[in-house]
Amino acid sequence: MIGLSKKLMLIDGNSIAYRAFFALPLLNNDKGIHTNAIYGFTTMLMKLLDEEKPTHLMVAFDAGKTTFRHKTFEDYKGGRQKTPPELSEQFPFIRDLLDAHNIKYYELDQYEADDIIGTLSTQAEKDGFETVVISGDKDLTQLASEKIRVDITKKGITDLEKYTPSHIEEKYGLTPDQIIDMKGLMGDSSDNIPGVPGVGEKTAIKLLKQFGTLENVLNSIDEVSGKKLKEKLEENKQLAEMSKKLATITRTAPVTVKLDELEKQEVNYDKLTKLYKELGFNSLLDKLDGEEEEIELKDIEWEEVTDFKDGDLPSHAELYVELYDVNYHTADILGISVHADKKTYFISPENAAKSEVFKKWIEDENVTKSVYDAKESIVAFDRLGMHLKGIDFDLLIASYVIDASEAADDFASIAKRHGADAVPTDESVYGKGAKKKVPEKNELMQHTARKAATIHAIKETCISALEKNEQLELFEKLELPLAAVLAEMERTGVQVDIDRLKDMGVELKKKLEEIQSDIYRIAGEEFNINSPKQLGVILFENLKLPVLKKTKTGYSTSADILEKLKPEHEIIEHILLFRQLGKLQSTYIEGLLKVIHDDSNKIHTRYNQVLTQTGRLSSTDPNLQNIPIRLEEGRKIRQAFVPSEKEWVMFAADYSQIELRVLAHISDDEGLKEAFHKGMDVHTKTAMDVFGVAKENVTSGMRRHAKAVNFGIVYGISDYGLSQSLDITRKEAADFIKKYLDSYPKVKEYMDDIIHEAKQKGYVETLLHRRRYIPEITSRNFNLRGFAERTAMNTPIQGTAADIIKKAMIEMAERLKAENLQTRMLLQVHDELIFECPKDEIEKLEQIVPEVMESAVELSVPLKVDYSYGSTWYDAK
DNA sequence: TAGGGCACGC
DNA sequence: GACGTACGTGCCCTAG
Repeated sequence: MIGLSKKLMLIDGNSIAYRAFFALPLLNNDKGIHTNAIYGFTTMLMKLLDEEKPTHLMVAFDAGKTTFRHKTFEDYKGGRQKTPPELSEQFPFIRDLLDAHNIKYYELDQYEADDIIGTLSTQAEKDGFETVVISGDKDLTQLASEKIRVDITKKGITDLEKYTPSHIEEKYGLTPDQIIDMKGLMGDSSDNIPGVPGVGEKTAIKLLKQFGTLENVLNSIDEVSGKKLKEKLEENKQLAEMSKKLATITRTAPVTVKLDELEKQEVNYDKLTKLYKELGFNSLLDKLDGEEEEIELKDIEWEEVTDFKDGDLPSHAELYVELYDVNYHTADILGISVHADKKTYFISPENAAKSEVFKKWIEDENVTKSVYDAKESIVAFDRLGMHLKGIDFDLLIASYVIDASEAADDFASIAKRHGADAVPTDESVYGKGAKKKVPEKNELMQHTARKAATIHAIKETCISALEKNEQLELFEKLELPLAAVLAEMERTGVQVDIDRLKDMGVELKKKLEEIQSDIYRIAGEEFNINSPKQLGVILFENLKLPVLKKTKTGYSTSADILEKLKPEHEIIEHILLFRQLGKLQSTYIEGLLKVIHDDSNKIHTRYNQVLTQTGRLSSTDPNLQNIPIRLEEGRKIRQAFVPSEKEWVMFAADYSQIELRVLAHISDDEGLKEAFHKGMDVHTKTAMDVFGVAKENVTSGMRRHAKAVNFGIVYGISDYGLSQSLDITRKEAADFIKKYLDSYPKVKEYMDDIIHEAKQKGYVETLLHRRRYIPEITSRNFNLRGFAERTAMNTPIQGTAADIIKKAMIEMAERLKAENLQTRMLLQVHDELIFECPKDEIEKLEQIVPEVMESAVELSVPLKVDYSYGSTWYDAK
């Protein structure tokens, strides 16, 4: 191995983690894990890799509590503060971080990280390596040599002092070996190494300059100047010798790792991305994206066509539509690619729209097409005047069904996940933010063509994964057909009464101005009420209201806190009202007006079918799943949602307590099932069972509590969450939950079983085999595990409910068609479907909507659907 | 431009 | 014993 220079970096893991922990404020992520040491460790690692560019590296950790040094001196490292739990919980993540970087780490029973480093650096020196040691512990400087540099953290974590023999000479006038002698004489308080009492750094250095080694000093005490010093040395000979021994880093520890095993590996970007996301390291995520672009791209072959001839297009192909924006209802369509047999075509949207052959092919149900994002594709082709039919595969949905936890950011990440050749990210092709632009035509065609070819390349892998997980039916019979149903709902859109919305806006504006001036008058000054920071100053500093809760950045001014402060000051209720009406104005009046298509006065939301971990849909631009209903003022917003045809009505149908019915079914609990078999009010029934009273003795308070517990069960909240929603103590909340589970023993059994199952299998499943992986269920971290357990209990309930309504939607769409009805399905709000229909179809809907929805699946308890209709969404209540 | 705080729905 | 605790979307504010 001559010629190539090999550079080894050895990092003292514990020491650097400690440094990072104490150098940075106690950051935590959204899951309540502290991350400062992990973050500091990460940034330091990045910097070191960048600056030093080691060819080999390893991180050494201390093993356990006792080391061989304790045999020499029982009290070694005695009196040292215990590792704070906030730090120790971070160590597993540091190991994950190293795993993601494919960096080896090592620990050795009975030895400290120092000894591992000492042993390996000595070996490395013999093998011709240049070595850099990174630590926060100056002891390590004894290892310095011509080939070994020891970098010790100075201030913070990234400022390093580089110890070479000449630097040590300059600083102390000693050789690296003499550092050990120095420690023997002066001791080290942090490791509880005693040394010679009364001898500090200055004296130690003086003695060593005169005599060379500790042994020489002790053998020549007569020659030492100073009577006191002589006495001290004489009395503490043994102590000094022992101290030197303790301070000596061993170079011969039984390290089993070989140097060639430490060669630097490629970073596992997938793992690293996942970890950074989990930890909330967003700034580092951005950097990663930049690095990943360096992957090598193989150009693919494609042919641009202006039209197709009969016979060009086979009975199966991969198809991709490239758009300029995420909103496919409005985005520019940039191009279409078709991967047919061994050829990949590109056609511009203008030419595609003109081609009769292409249109016929797109609309042919017997021609199967594999796509990425069926819903987007259907809508895009719709806009080109073609009805895309015959979709047999969707890479995006398949990927979601296989594992929803892998975020579906863009095509590139999904392709990579399934082992395809690299696809550039859309961001790298188009740029982002203000710099975003369409690339030159060849690059656009290449990019678009590549996607169609990629779908072809990995389709079978995905199908196999689905088959293996028994999810092919969920994919083919539920999610794929649902995409078409959703596409149609989105395309149909919902009509908005703009004038009504604007009128409400004018009225709100007037009210808001009144409230605002009231608040300014009471406060005695003007300020921005929407700024929690400024509001906090007014409430808690000027008005001196009690501070009940603080946030990361200041005083909490959230509604639940303000609610408690209501009796303290008249300003509070005005602020609450200002917030409530302000929300209506900005999000619902102004927000909705912004997204109305002005040619039709309709709103076209987008349902995200591949986002939630439970299988629910989400809705954006606008979000039509959070239109107000609870408070009357907000509920009036729904008056602006109207039928798109004269003399039609809005028809709304919702499942009654679908999640609790699912729970009754899954758990098979008699008590719970009874409520549904007898058609009782489930919250009243729960109150009866939990409080052990007869129906007529259930008070409204009892029912409220029971309802909150049921809510908690459905959403998987903790005792803490329950205590917050009922404003009771955590203990009381925990008692309620216990009583609930005592009342419904088979629910308890289900909860225990599902947690056990999740631990065994690593995932939980819904009725229709939707999976959610829950790796945190085995976490040592109390927090993460608690989360995971509630997720395990809740996902089969909420996910099954999501499965059921999705199935109902598909069947509803089929039924409307089969019955030749004009009725249109418009919206889905988790357990509710909203239609618009001609008045003469109301009667028919009253029959078929509940029928279809209630029979979507058969459970051991009946499903129940309530419905109503009216001239606006508001009136369909 | 990103993140925090807040509020809406289920 | 820890230490924070359904999810998702979108608004406004603030700090960089």
